[in-house]
Amino acid sequence: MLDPKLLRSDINAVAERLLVKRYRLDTAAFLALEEQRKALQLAAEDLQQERNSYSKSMGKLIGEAKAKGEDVEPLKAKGEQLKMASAAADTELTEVQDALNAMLQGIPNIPHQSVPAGNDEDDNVEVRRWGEPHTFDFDVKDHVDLGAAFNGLDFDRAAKITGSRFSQMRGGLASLHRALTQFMLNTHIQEHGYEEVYVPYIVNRESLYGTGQLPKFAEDLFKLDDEREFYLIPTAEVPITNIYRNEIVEKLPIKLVAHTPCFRSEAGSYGRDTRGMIRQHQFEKVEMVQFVHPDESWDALEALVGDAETILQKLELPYRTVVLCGGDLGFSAAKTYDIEVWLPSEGKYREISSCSNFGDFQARRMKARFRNAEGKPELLHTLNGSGLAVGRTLLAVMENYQQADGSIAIPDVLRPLMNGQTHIK
RNA sequence: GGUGGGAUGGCAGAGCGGUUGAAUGCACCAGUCUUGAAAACUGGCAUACGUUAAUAGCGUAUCUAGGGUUCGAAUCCCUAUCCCACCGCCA
Repeated sequence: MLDPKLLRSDINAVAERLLVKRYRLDTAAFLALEEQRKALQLAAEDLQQERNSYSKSMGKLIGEAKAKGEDVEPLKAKGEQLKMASAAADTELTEVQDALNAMLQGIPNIPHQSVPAGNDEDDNVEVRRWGEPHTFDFDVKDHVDLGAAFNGLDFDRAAKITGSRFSQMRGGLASLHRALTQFMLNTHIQEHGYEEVYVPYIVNRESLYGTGQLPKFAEDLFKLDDEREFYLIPTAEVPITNIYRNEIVEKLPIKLVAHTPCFRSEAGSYGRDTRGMIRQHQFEKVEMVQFVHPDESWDALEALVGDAETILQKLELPYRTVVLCGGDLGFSAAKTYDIEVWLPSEGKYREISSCSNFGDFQARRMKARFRNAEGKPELLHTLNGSGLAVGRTLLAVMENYQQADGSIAIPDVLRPLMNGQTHIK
């Protein structure tokens, strides 16, 4: 959520910057509501004050009246009247405030000045490239064919067990998948200073609201059939970031990492990436989340992207890093870098990590704060990034490490986690 | 699944219908004393929102959350959530 004060004081500047995100802010509607809110709030608070002070004096008045043997009912009747007037004003005020809140909650975060203009992913700007795409002296296969060849990857059986967009792995490939997870976690914990957390995979709606998935993006979520309004997590960002919802933390920065499954219903993307493991209803991800001082978040974002890139470098997978243009930027993010890994079968780079700075946007929704130098609570900044999406990393390893005989070489850094094994076949 | 008990400021803990935004203690901050520190003493010490040039005043809200009773609720009633204890059941 944006700072309502900012909207009140400088709405035109906000509207202009939101255009970068291709969001048209209805400034007239906001200002009209805001004007109503102000008038109603002043009136409601005045009435409330009157009611409070009258009630406060009642103890004494009733005592006096009773001492004189007078009727107490007229005194009560006036109180009743004040109550009715105040309640009516409150109802009006609440209506306007609800409308204002609904509008406020639907406004996306303001993009950072450095975010390039653009409409969609084609306008994202490459900031660096690492590694050379490998050239093969045989016809490259994609991960689906590679996996099928040694019965390691089975989409048909997964479809039988559940449905489309699920996968089943077995043997060396399943182990490699697990080894990748372990490798990523170890690297972030031992080399990048993250603390590992284990979190629930089912969350309530307050948590989804805190990170911004709700109320706008409910169709991407799997909701449980339970009166408690529980959802499967679409990313570990939700449970990890919400660790500090409604809290004032003592010390910043806090850097956490977790490995979790992620569940996405992907309602809006039928027909896209239907083949293979690129887009699944269930996948594994290692997620990094940082809680930082507002002055530090832009440096932290650069470091976070570096932490994610390190994984690809150690795996010797060629990649490029792009900064998302305004039109491709997510609802809650102020700036996002995507890391894209080279996929030989497609001859192009595909997203494998997304690292974002949310500024105080999520923190305001979550009321996550820290004590500043004056000892006053202040909203902190949140960031997160995949480090990395495990399924897509596995796919990238398979395709980039494929051999002429259809086997897959295991990257050096993973061999200790695979009992020294060098190939999967 | 059953039966009880509980949730109050950073923490501990009073209050159980009317100057209670909330006693008291601890912690914290400032000062006095001291060569310095400790101790002792004095004072201060919640958050959000609104109004405002203001982190000054003033107002409103907040004693887990949401409803209700009442002129008036931390205090009474209902519901939800969480915690604790005991019993049962199951990994």
